Amino acid sequence: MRWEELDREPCSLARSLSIVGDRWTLLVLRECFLRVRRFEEFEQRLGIARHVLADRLKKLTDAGVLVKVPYQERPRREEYRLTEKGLDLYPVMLSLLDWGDKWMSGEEGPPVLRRHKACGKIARAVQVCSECGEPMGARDMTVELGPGAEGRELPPAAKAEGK
Amino acid sequence: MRWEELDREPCSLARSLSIVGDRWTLLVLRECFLRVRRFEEFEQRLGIARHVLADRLKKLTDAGVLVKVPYQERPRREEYRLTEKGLDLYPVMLSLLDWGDKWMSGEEGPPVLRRHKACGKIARAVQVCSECGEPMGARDMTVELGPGAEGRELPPAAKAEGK
DNA sequence: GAAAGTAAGTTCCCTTTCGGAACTGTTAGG
DNA sequence: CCTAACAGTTCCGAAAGGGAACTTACTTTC
Repeated sequence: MRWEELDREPCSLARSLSIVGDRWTLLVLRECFLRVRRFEEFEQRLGIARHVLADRLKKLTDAGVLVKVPYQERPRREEYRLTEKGLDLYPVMLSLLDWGDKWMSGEEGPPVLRRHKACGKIARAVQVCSECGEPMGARDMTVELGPGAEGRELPPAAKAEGK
Repeated sequence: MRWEELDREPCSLARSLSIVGDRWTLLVLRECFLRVRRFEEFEQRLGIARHVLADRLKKLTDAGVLVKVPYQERPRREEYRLTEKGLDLYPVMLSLLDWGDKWMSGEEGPPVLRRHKACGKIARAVQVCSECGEPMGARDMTVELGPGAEGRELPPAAKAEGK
């Protein structure tokens, strides 16, 4: 399978990955969430090759995750900001951050802490059900085909569990 | 920056991405969560080049995300299973799935639905604070350097907000 | 007993992508 | 006029990926 076909797969994970599933995109977005907005600042903070950065910013803009906003004329200069679609990726960032904190930090502990404004405490994210509020773990769920399934097949073991 | 240096960056996102941040790894893990376990079944369901699949399975096994478990002797055959560390990636899968369902499904709706065993309903995940149980959105949080920060710098705009 | 099948890789070749550095275009300031 | 700032673009050699054939170690079928 080639990469350009990924956004047409009948799978929301594949479609999400067609946008954020490469080596650099989520690191660019990390900087966006930290309020970095300009080309040079992305480049300096990330150490990314400039043409790769230009390509990623263009793809994210085309996908509606970022918008280019002019911040001066003559010479015209534009900065990149998260759209609502981009801000909606925060749960993805947060779950990757929490996993990294738990499994990839050494003795020293996590490099960056996140404080919840509402309660003032350093916090992790817990995923709960949108319907009942109870926790949602890997084995608390079953899967079934939805309306947009068109040709998608679940493997036998996953189907058996849905019964 | 080269890819092999990513796991030593003082950033939990970068460290997580050093394991799951490439084009194929999360799709392999999707199949794992659907209880696919054998080389040939991964290959057939994903349409991935065999040597790329072999490489990803090895890296995931080396990282402790999957384990190889023998399921027959003569000839010895092994299958791949999620470890606790691997199962802990479920929030990452779920947040990407929910984002794809919301932003990348067409008219038809999402291709696959997830049903919460506890309440029996089709459900999304909501991220709430581990400390107070209130929702955690992108702008509900501030960041600060943690014990493992060693040289990590936050951008001026993010620091200003922490004050 | 030879031929074919099965599962899990490995090897090869060719194309695409990436890292790193240099170059371009536009405008401001000295 | 010369230099600097910012946002790219171009070029080259190296690395990674797609696709198909080959390998190994057995079992099953003819």
